Amino acid sequence: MYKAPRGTVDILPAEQRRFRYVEGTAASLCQLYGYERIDTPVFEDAGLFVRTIGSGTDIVEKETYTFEDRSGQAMTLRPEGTAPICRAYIEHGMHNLPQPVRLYYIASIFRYERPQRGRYRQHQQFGAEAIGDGDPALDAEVIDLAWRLFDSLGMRNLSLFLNSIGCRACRPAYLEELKRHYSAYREQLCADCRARLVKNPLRLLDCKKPSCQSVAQSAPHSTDYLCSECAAHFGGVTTYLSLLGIPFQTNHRLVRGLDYYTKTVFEVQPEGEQGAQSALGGGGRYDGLIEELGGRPTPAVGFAVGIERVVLNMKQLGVDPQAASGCRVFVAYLGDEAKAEAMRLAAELRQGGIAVVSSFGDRSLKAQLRQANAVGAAHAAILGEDEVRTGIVMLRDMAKGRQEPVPSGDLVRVLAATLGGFKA
RNA sequence: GUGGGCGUGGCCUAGUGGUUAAGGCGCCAGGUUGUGGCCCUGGAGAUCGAGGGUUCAAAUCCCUCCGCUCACCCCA
Repeated sequence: MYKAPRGTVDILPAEQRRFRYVEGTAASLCQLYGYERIDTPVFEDAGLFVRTIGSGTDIVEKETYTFEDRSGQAMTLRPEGTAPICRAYIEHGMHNLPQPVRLYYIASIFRYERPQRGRYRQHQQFGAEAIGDGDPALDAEVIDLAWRLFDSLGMRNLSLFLNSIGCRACRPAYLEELKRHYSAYREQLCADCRARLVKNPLRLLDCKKPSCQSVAQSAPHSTDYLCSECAAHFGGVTTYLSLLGIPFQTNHRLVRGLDYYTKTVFEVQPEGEQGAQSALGGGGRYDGLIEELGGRPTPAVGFAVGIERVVLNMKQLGVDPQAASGCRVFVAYLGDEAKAEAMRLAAELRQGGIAVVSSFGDRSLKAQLRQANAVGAAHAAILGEDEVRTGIVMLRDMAKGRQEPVPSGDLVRVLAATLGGFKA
């Protein structure tokens, strides 16, 4: 038997409600903030991600789905959403649009990882990007948008962590300082961290091994090494966030797994959750990315949230979107003649904008009504030989358990009145 | 990639060496000749994850593989 590939899931109808709710909330919030939707291809030239995410990162090193297409081109299923959008920004000359360009996406993301709770090989991300302005107020706007999303979804158990990791100008000096600090404790570092010491020093900070933790405790803070521009920027971000009433905590150990981040980085986590796949969303500024891809120097900032993780968290909190009300009409019939009329009637009702589930086969009326009940139909329209002959329909109110004859020509009007807002 | 836990009808679970693998939910049907939800009755549905081994006898013990899951790593 075939099964969904490892690390992937089918999102069944019963679960769709939650996903639609999250996505719908995100979309309407974006509308409120002036962000417009963009969709990019599921796969891109493999080089795009190596170039932007960084060749030394885990994502690129061992987590991409890369394949050769029939012409021998190396393609990669997108492992994140930002680089493709930057590619599109450049490709379509979006620097000619009013800046900053505000975009959002809801897309499948692919990473070849060992699956576990809240971590999949294919997952859905919602993300927003504001490209073309370096003002710290824009960082605050983006963070505000992310925070408001969680708030709108009823998630009140979250913490927002903030840090600045500097820019091209000031980060090298900080990295040197960091290396110097860690080198002194080389003996007690784990094997991974010894490798990071040369390959990716910034990541030393978020190692969770106890022996490395103690070194990290006393490690220098990136915010103490910011150049004047970065320091002013970070100050601006914190000021504006406070202004917006967003409760953030500065976390000097917060770094991110993608190389393109500069200055601001942030992450949203449920309170109390430590380690694990706790991050519900995160992002930051990436002022060098567009230029790296061949565009003109363009500052930008954005974030992404994992929809599965949000859904998981909502379930844990007992936050449940309103179930869709039973709004359908179930059309039942008895006999072949009535069946033909039932099909005609169902089509007519749908054309009138009324959702219909129709019976099939030659089941007893009892079985048909049982099904009407099971599908949550508000009404059952019953057609027998008598009804067909006299041109009426027995309209049964399933909740009240009462029914009355209605001329079949009036059915759409009667139902539309009864169902009110449920017209499609 | 590393380590732990677990694989019994669609779902949940009982059964830990011995006759036709048990129950609940769900599904289907019957209990009125044209009427649902509750109740009663019946039915369908399982090569007990796969392969191999031990044994007179394996869902049950052993090995291998596969899958799921949790944690590490990393990230959303």
